[in-house]
Amino acid sequence: MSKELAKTYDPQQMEDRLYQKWLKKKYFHAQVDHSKKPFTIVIPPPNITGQLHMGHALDNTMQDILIRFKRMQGYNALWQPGTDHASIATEVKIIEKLKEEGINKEDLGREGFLERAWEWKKEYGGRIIGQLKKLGSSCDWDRERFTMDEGCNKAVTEVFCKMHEKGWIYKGSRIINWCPVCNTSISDAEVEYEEQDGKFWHIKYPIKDSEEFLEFATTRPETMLGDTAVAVNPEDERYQHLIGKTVVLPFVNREVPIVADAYVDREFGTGVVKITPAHDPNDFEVGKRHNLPEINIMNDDATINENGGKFAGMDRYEARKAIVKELEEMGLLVKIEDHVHNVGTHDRCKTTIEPMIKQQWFVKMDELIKPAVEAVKSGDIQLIPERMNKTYFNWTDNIRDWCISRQLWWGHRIPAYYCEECGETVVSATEPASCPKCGCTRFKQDEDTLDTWFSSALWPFSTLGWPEETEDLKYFYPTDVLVTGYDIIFFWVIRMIFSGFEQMKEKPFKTVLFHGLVRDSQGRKMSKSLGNGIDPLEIIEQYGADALRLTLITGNAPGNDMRFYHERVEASRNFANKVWNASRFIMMNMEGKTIMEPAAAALEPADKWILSKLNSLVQEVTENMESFELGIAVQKVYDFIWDEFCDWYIEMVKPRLYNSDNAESQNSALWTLRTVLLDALKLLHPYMPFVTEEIFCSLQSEEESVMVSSWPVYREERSFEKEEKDMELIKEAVRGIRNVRTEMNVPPSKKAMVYVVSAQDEVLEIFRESGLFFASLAYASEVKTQADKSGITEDAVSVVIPGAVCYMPFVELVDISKEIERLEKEEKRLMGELARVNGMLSNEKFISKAPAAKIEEEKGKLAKYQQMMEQVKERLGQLR
RNA sequence: GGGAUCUUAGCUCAGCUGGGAGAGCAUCUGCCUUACAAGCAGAGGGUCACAGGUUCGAGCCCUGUAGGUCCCACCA
Repeated sequence: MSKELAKTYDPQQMEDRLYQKWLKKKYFHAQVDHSKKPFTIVIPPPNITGQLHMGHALDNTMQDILIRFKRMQGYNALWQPGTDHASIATEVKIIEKLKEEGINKEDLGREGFLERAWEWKKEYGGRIIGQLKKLGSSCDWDRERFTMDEGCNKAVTEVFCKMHEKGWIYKGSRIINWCPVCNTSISDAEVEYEEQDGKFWHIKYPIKDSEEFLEFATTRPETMLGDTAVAVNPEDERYQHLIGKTVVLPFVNREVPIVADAYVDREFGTGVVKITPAHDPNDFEVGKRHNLPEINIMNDDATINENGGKFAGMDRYEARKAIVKELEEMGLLVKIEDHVHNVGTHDRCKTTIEPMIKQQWFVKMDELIKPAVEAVKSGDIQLIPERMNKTYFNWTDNIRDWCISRQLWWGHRIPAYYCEECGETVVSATEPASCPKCGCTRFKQDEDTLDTWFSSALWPFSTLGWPEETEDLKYFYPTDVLVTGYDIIFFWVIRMIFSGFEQMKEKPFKTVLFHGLVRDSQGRKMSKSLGNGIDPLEIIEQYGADALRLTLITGNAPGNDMRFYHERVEASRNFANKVWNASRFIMMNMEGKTIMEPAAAALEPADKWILSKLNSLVQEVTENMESFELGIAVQKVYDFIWDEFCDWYIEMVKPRLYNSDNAESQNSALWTLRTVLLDALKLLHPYMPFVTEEIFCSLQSEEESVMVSSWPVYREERSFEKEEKDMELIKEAVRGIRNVRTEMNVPPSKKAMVYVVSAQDEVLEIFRESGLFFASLAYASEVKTQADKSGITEDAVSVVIPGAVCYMPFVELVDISKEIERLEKEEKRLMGELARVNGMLSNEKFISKAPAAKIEEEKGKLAKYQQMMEQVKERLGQLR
């Protein structure tokens, strides 16, 4: 018994209700069950500061599709959810909020600040989860985790201590990227280079004990305060005589050596470089090679410090101006050129970063990265699309040590303790009892916290219970697929991979499925500053989550960016409406009837045809989904439902449904309708979970939800080759007839006799068997099948199909010249086809080299076209 | 400087391992045909950027050219 569906498709009235039902039924929950194979996805944890944006919507839709698909296939499907504390992003937001209240971070102190941060987490951390639910995400919410919850904290500490012990985490004084606004160091990955218009200041330093000057160019004159050398290329003849001499720095009056270093490009500028080891990564290296002192000239807020002499206290840009002005006055400024160059900025706040030498914690990468490289190289981990391998290796090949300490409060505090007596560093999960060196018991913990990606790197196993050896971990790890944007391959994907190998001795996932960016209708990145962002929640409100999901998946290949605009969502919504109405139609006709599975013999050709089509659809869609071709898969389901099922099959069976005299035929039609619809709904469910669930449950009562029903499989007994071919012939005839009628402006209301004439009885038989619906589809008043033209008037309109000719004698006089024109057009088309096929088949090389199946195929076509050609010629002969 | 990627219908894009060019939207023409006008039936529209090459056969493979996008490097 089916219950009635509402008259129009209205996502609003079903989506929340169905989601609640799923939650209540615990369908999303997965637990260890050795009788089933696990399938695991860990969510890329959204930031707690976050609001759902289109990128999330896409990312999570893809994951949900895979999880729902695998769940239906019988896997024990776990989608592990959670959120990320997003250290710097969150801290910045909290500071902003505090500022509005007139409070600054330092006023609160570390403890007070963290209290506020946890309040923030409590308030906003759940927001995005609610939004993910709106989307239909079937995460196991009972397992929700947070990168700073107890378990994750434990994992972080454990990893830090283990890696430190191994020597792979070390503290060192190195040049790092400093953000003077956020007041913290950041990793190389967080630096974004931006092309900016700048200046090139040509400056000269006087050479000591000489009248000569040494000219060079710089984009950052203020750093001269920290120069400890000037470098030239060792092979450069121009400066040979100066190597070893010294120059005198203006203002600070420091004498610094002229050194020779191959790093200097003779061709660039004057071939002379000022060396500031404390504020430039390249200079830092040069400094190391030549044992140069490192003079830090800046405070953390990028103002000049006491080493800058009279410029102390000025902001770096203010100092730049002042220095240039004074150099000019001193006659040491040669010229100023415009210069476009790339400036490193902090990806969060866009502030120009300042390279500085600081004591920081680093992860030594050279050894760690090896298994991560090997895994991708060997295919143990598969990246989709494959081209991402290049991006991956480009990073791994040039990897540098990872600066993991941050001068922030919100995050995992580094488990390093300093003896207050002797300064000894002890890395330990808890505060040590006494100093191993001096025995003192007073310690101070390191003030810094860890890069937020340090904890995300552990996410695939920390969420499953690591470092405990849990059953979950043994069962669900390694996970199966990671779905994420290509933009965080360096931040996250690589780090998870090496962390997985290091801690678990096993990859964190088998496949990484990358998607692109969701852009606006003009192809621009959606951004707050442009105000061109489209809010997925508004789209859901307007069109429903199903429509949004479908839009994000259709017409897109892995790793490619896409454009998003309302017309596309409308099209998706229209499809949902189509499915809805087709279902409604079927249910209306099922009303009050008991449907029995028909005996094989009771299935009519049209039934067999659609069942056979469905059968191949099931096979193809499954294959596409298993190889992560989600867009292709759903396109096939869409086409099947709309074109084959709605536009053809439903129309084919209408006469049977409306004729109660033949109960058996009616029953087999209804059974087929329902059977095909149910399977189609299943195939569509991962993409459009809500509308499919609503219909599925109304349509039958044996199963309580489509989401826990079983995925359709290919069934040999539902493959009907002959009927597939036969229906194609009928469709061709119908299309031909509709075509001619439209051309002749015959309204559908005007019916005409249709004679199907063929010398082959088996062809006539096809039309006899399907005469009922053929008549209705071809607007025929009656269909007559016969071997000759008896009874057909000369002025009848004809449609040639392979093996037969359909004639329609209209009452009115038909313009014979037009009929001839039409046939001549057809003749021309066939001539073209024949030329092509004959060309191929008469090509000896084709015959000798092409696969036999291809040759057979072409031979078949040749026969078909020849047959049609004969018929066209014959008919033309009659008319002329 | 290195690399990736794109260039297919008016627009946005699919097109898996090479075997007769597709979808959605838009346009045009008919239809309120008792599931759906968020619809139905039809139509028009593409030397698949360009030039070579491999192949019996190229949108697909190779080389080059032009233009666009992105990533990495950072010559101070």
